[in-house]
Order: sequence, then structure tokens, then C-alpha cells
Amino acid sequence: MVKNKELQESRIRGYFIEAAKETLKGEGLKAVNVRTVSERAGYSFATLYNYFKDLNELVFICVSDFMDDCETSVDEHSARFNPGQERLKARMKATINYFIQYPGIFELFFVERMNDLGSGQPTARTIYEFTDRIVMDDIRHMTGSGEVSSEDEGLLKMNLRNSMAGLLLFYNNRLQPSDYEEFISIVEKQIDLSLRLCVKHT
Amino acid sequence: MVKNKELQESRIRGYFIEAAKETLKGEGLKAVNVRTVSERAGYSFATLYNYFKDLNELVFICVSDFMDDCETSVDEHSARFNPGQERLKARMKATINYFIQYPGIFELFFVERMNDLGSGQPTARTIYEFTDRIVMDDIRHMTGSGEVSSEDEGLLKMNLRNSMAGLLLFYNNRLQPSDYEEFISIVEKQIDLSLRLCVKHT
DNA sequence: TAAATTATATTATCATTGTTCATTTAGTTT
DNA sequence: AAACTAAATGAACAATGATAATATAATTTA
Repeated sequence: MVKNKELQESRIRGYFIEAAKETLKGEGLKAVNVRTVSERAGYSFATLYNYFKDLNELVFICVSDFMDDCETSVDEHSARFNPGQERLKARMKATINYFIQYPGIFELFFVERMNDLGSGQPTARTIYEFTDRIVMDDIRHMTGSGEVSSEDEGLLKMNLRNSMAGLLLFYNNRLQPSDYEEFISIVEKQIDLSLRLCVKHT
Repeated sequence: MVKNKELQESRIRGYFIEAAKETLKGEGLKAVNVRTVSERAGYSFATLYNYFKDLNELVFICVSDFMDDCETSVDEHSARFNPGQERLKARMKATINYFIQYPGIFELFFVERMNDLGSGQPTARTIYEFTDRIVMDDIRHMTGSGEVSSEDEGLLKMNLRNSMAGLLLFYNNRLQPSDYEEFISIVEKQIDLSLRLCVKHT
């Protein structure tokens, strides 16, 4: 029966994916290697190659899982706000907090160049668009209500995207600023600044 | 004679450093390995360890060299402008162009986490401050002339720093946007936006 | 049910890269 | 020339990604 086989296969793939995700969340990308992940999944390292082309394929399957995770977390943290500026801020902060909580995932998303082959290209676009998707609804809302002009819509999105990536890059990779409190205060300032640029009469 | 020995040693160190820099500029961080670099320097791989603690030490010596390179290039490209807004823009663009020209160096500066040990910590701070140093003079000038309020001085610096890192991160690592022309136009927009935020009556 | 076939998991093995160490080679002093 | 010192190197090991041949388990067929 073909159906059973598919189910079983996808379960085993799932064990490897789960193991890779745990390792990424806990110890980061550097700790993800064929032997560690396979052992965590309960298989020999060679078995991994029966279910994935190579380690990269496995790792980048995790990317889309984490995107869903992150969006869910952001939705939860912003549900109590009305659409618009306040919710936008909440969503930005939730996104940043997600990546702070799991530096390994940030690394995976933004830092590790989508290795070599064509398999990376679509992933790259997905990630790029991910950041826009996080803020899209609220920016649309603000454009709709006239708070943001339609020329500024794209600029705001761009500035939020770039500065968020920059903030996380410096904080996660460089430990700068060194403590979390200070970092959060800088995040606030950066988001307010982006909004100040574009939002009329704040 | 002790002096001779030091000179000879520092020359040989220089051969390794030069080889590492060439490889970084040309093929990027991934291509830098003990054997490649040593061969390029004209020595066996083992010789490298007579002059450097390990490969990381060698690589991070390159960082400060490249910072100097970059600053020189930025100075050249902005020399014809008067201090202030226009020169600031020119310097930002020159910085971005430098890293576009050598994606491997960007990777080295911003992406590769200063590995593990304590040797990384000071380097991290140096790099963080590097971006500020690029724009410092002009922002000071604008504060002095009253174009930028003293509260906004820090915000402008922060936004420029973060958004520059973000822009390069997306462009270099993700090839997004895909062509250079479009990227440059986005860079223009981003810089203008940062300035718009903070500079009075532009 | 036993044999044959297929699917799955694993061990053995190789290639690459960073690193160390003992040995060789070259240079210097006596 | 012999003894000594310093520099350069090759042999070797560990970690990691990957492949392929073999062993094991499951399934089908006679």
C-alpha cells in the first residue's frame, strides 16, 4: 500500500527535521552536523541520506518551519492591538524578540548564505518577503487611513526591513549593545524613528 | 642581530596576510583555508602555525587591514564634497560600494561571528564603531550647523548604521534586489529617508 | 511456511579541513 | 668540520560531509 509508505517516510523525515530544529534552537547552526542530528533523531548518520539529499536540504526545510513559528508568535503577541501603528510596533518587537530568543534561527535566516546551488534561490526570496509580510497588514491599514502616503508605503517597509536586519545582525553576531535592556530601548527608538519618517502628525 | 630577525618574521607574516587578503577579496571566506593560503604564500600549511596562533588569528588581522582600505577608498570618493549632508551621502555610498565590490569582506566584517574565543570581542567592537566613524565627521558638522538637533544625532547615526548593514546583508547574501542598478537606487532612497527623518527643512 | 525480493538501516570508507608534533633542512656558532 | 639553533615541513590525528557496499528487516511470492 503506497499510502502507508508515504506516511512512514514522512514520519521519519519528521524525526530528522525535529532533531535539526531542536539543535538549531538550542545550540545554533554550528552544532548542526550529520552525526549529531542523526543521533538525536535516533538513527545512524547514513540514514539521513536516505531521506534528504544532503544536510543543507534538511536545514533549509527548517527555515520554512521557523517562519511559521515566528509568524504564529508574532500574531499572538500582537492580537490585542488594533491594526495600525501600535500593532505594527508590537509586531516588529515580537519579531525581533523571536530572533533574540533563538539566535541560531536568525543566523540561519539572514546570515548563512543560501549555499551554492539553485535550491537556495527560492529560499532567499522567501526570507526576504517574510519580513515584509510581518508588517504588511498594518502598513496597508495606515495607507488606507491616510496616515501614510502611498509613496511612503514602500519606504517605510524598506526602512523597517533594513533596520531590523541591521539591529539583529549587530546584536546577535556582535553582542552590541551588550545587554538586552539597552538593546530593547534601541529597538524602540529605531522603530519610532522609522515611523516618524513616514507617518503624518504623530 | 635581533632587529633583522623581527623584520624577516614580519615579512613572512606579511606573505601569509597578503595571501589571505587576496583570497578573501577574490573567492571569499569559504575559500580561505590553511592549505590554500599557505600555498599562495609560498609555504607549507604547517609553516602558518609558526607565525600565527591559528587560522582565525590570520583572518582577523585582515579585518583591520580592510578597514583601512575601506576608509581610504571612502575618503577618496568623498574628498570633492564639502562636509555635511552631501558628503555624508557620498561616504555612505562609497562604503556600500566597497562592500559590494568585495562581498567576501562584508561577510568577514558583519556576518562571520567573531569566533568563539576572547580574541573576537575587541574586533567586534572595532567593527561596530567602524561604521560610525565613516559618518561621524559629517554628522558632527550637521549638528554644529544646526541642521540636525543634538537629540537626533545619535538616531541618525543609528539608522544609517542599521540600514546600511541591512541593505548589504540582503544584497550580498540574498542577491536581493537582483541587479546592481536597482540596488543603488534603493540605497539612494534609504539614505535620503534617513536624512529626511532627522534633517530640518531639506 | 520457506524462499525470493524489496526496502531500509548501518558499517566501512573516503575526502576535506584544522591542527599538532616529530623530523628534516637550513643557517649560525664554535 | 662539528655542534648547535631556528625554521620549514611531512606525517598523522580529529572532526565533518558524503558515498557505497553490506547487513538487516519487511514484504511478496511460490
